[in-house]
Amino acid sequence: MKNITIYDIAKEADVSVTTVSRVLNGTAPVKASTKEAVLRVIEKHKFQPNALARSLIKKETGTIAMIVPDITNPFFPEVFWGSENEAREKGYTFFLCNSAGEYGRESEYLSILREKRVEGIIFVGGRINLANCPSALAQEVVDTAKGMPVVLVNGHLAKSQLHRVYTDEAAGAALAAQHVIDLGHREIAFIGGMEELTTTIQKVKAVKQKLEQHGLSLRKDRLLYGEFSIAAGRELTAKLLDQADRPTAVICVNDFTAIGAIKAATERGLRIPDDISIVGFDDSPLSTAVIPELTTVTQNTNELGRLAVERIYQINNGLPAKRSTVLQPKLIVRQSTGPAPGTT
Amino acid sequence: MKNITIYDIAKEADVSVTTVSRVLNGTAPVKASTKEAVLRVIEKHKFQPNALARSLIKKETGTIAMIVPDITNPFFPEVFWGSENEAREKGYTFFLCNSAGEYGRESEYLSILREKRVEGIIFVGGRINLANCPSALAQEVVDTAKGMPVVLVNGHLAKSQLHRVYTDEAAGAALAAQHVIDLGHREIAFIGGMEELTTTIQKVKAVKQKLEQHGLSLRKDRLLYGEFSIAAGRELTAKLLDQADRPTAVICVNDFTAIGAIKAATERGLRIPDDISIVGFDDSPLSTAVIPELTTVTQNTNELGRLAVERIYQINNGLPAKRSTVLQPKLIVRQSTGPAPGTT
DNA sequence: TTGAAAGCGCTAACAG
DNA sequence: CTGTTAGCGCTTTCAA
Repeated sequence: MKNITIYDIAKEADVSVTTVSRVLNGTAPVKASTKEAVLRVIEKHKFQPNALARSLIKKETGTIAMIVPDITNPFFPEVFWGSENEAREKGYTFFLCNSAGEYGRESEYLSILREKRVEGIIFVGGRINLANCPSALAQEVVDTAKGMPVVLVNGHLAKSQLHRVYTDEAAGAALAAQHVIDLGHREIAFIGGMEELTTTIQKVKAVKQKLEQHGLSLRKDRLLYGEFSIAAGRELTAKLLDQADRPTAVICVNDFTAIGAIKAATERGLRIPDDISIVGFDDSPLSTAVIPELTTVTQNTNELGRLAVERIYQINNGLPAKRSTVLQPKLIVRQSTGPAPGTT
Repeated sequence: MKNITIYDIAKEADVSVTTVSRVLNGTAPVKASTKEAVLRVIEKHKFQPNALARSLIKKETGTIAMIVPDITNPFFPEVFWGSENEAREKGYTFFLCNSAGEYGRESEYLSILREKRVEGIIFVGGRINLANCPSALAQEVVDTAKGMPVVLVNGHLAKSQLHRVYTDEAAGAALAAQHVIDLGHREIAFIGGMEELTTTIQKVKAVKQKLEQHGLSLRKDRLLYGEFSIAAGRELTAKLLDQADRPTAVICVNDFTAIGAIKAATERGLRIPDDISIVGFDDSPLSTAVIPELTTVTQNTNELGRLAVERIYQINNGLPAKRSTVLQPKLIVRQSTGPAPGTT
């Protein structure tokens, strides 16, 4: 069955295509009776104009997209949510692309989105978290940004001047460290994350610094890298607890890892927070799902997404747009942290 | 800066646009030297063909989309994951649309996707879970399905003959009920979900039936509806525990609710599973994150997504395609269920 | 208010 | 192997 077009409508309503186009878009006045007739035919056939043809000539698709590494990790849906709402408000259609953590897929999507002429790309996670992003990968993003607004969320690309929206993760980690120090802890560990990722690097650095400010230090055997998963948190914590003098507080790279830590500690019969304190990062929905509820750092994830879309909108409409925006995280104290053992 | 087109490339490479098109698509043989020359120019300008123009003439966009109600609920990313992988394999680009649970947004996306000429839509959650979907809403989906393949995941629309892929949720609930009965429980409750949703209805019905098979019954005050959230699970369970004779086993509509149930029980000092058993549904990543780990029903969520894409592919390629496929769920016994108290 | 006609960027006959 | 030409379905001058 042949696709019905604006011509078919025009013929049946006995007007020109121009007129049909006009009633469709309200681009110019149309006599009420004509308009009605056209509308009737449109309704009758449930005609829907072809967005491809329209975009082709108007050179705008009204579409923006987000590339994420893993939609299964609750942090990303949270960002997506913020973006999607803002996009709707601004009249954009919003699409999500999942790279599954593979840089190759990121490249693929970058290319497809360019070909599909989206009007902006929000890039979160993946290569932009690499401390040393291979220049070929970085260049792709930079090249893409020449043709349309690209904004990086919680990441960056060395010397690239791309638009950014991010959380001050170092500040967040410092908050976490300060918190356990205030509670009297002196034996503090940091677990999770990967050494080559800026997220991890920044947090570790901030924790170290904060400890040193208080005359403490982060021992080598108490800085354990791994992944961002529950399993990793569990394993790393188990390792920590195997040590002769185990730490009394563990700062985790994210909530997943922290939940793993809780599991490991509980399995050994330790009470939280009496025997050991645990701090997460992200304030994901999970943080109140576990027992005890997680003390964590919240980073206003929705706002991150919202700002990214707003930025794209500004750029596309010639509005003034800042190059980068930092969001300050907050500490949320729940049940998984308490005074250091023996502190009374 | 004017967008560079196939014409610009043609001129600069001193060939016709046809030739450029040919090297771009490999549609016809091109002399090696010519090809090389063209490629050089393309590379030089980093030219990317306009997918809109191409799709317009070829009448295919290579794109399929999924509409979900809430990407924040871990069930959906899981389905998405399965779909996205299969889509890639089949050469489709895959986009995700989040309706935020609003039927209005679903309609909007349905319309936009039609206009954008996607080659298939996977619909999951939302209106297709309504026991009595308003006919206007249902009609929209049916109409959409006239123009392209639409497959419903874990839902349906009365007398519509749409393609479906779904889990036998009743069988899953029966599995859960049988499990606790086998453990000697006689005082059994069901919590969570909404009375007007088929997911809930089917499960409740199956549980009732299974209990009756064993000479038991599901008491009115032990069938508590609410939402699908952790908070709901917690509240409903609290209500249950306030009763003079509280149940010894609680079957929950999903994992979120079950986690809430665990929280409520733990807060009252009950031991799980010694004092009370709890069963979830979905086997989401959360189910192993909590303590104790959740006994739950798994529904092969990835496969659900994969099958939906496969179905679309089959339809679009004139391959034989079944109208509906049922997946059998499995019970996964973990730590949250045990013998009924006093059963020795 | 309305219509004729040009053209967005690309592909696909149809001829060479 | 390569080029000419006619559209895909829509919007937009320009005239009427």
